[in-house]
Amino acid sequence: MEPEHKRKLHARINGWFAENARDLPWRDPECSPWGILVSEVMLQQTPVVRVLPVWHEWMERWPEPAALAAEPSGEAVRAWGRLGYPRRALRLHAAAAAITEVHGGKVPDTHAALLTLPGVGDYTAAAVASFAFGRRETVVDTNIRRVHARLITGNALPSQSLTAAEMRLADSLLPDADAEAVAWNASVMELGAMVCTARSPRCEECPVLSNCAWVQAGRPEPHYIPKGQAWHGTDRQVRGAMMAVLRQAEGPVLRELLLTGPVDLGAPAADSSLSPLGALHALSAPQEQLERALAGLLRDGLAELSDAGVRLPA
DNA sequence: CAATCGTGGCC
DNA sequence: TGGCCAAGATT
Repeated sequence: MEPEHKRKLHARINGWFAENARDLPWRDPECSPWGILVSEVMLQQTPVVRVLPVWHEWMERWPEPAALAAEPSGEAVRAWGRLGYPRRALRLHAAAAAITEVHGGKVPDTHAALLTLPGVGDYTAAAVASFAFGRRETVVDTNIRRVHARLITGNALPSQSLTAAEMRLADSLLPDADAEAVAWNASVMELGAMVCTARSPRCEECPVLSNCAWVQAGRPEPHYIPKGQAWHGTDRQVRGAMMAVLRQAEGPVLRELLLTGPVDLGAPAADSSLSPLGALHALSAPQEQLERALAGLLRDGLAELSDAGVRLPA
């Protein structure tokens, strides 16, 4: 791409960001690298509005990695609440331990070192290196991929999996200077999240509408049909319901209580479908599926067996 | 590369 | 109402 065109895109998108960016706490210049790392992990597949309250709780309770590492991993899982994908909490706890033991309590400041932390992949390593340490990193998330697909490539959606071509494109668009690159990363991501959205993009608000290859091509349909994520009747649904029971429980939960279908235990109130246990039983999952779900939780370290039953890791 | 892994709001 | 989707990582 011509340097002049590239420069124009930078100016327009960064200018839009300066006027329209959300005021998110992890964008505060005072936010610590730890706060930024926690936000990035929480934001993996979870919307900002749901992350906000939990992130504040975590920062107050565990202002630095060592504080989290000093507690059982089950506390991280419980404090994760309903953000989803609870093994992220487990990995964040493990990352805090590694930071404490291997990195002197400080979040590492290079992409390579960050990549060695549990739960930190290429995106998160680049995002933390860029946003927390001001490095020039090629940050590529689902928002940025979608903006590039439309603005440059002219497709409605990015390819189904991250390709080498996409990385090269992102590399070629990244400004040369560190600070410019950091601003560009944040700006394109925000544009994708707020304007160039997956469904019904708000093109009338787009600062680069006149440059958009997808719009100029007449907004062609996607080249493929995204496959939905099955939920009802799946192991994931059962795991989720089971985790809700364990999070809410004070201590161990009787194994039979988790694995048994609806049954009159003489305490009908406790089995209300409004309680986590009631919700689990209301699924009426086959015995085999319940056992498979529990085995999965134990294998993943999200739960453990004690004399008294099943509980979060202590 | 494709499957797996939560949760809830929105259209 | 129900499918779609969200700042991915791991196997």
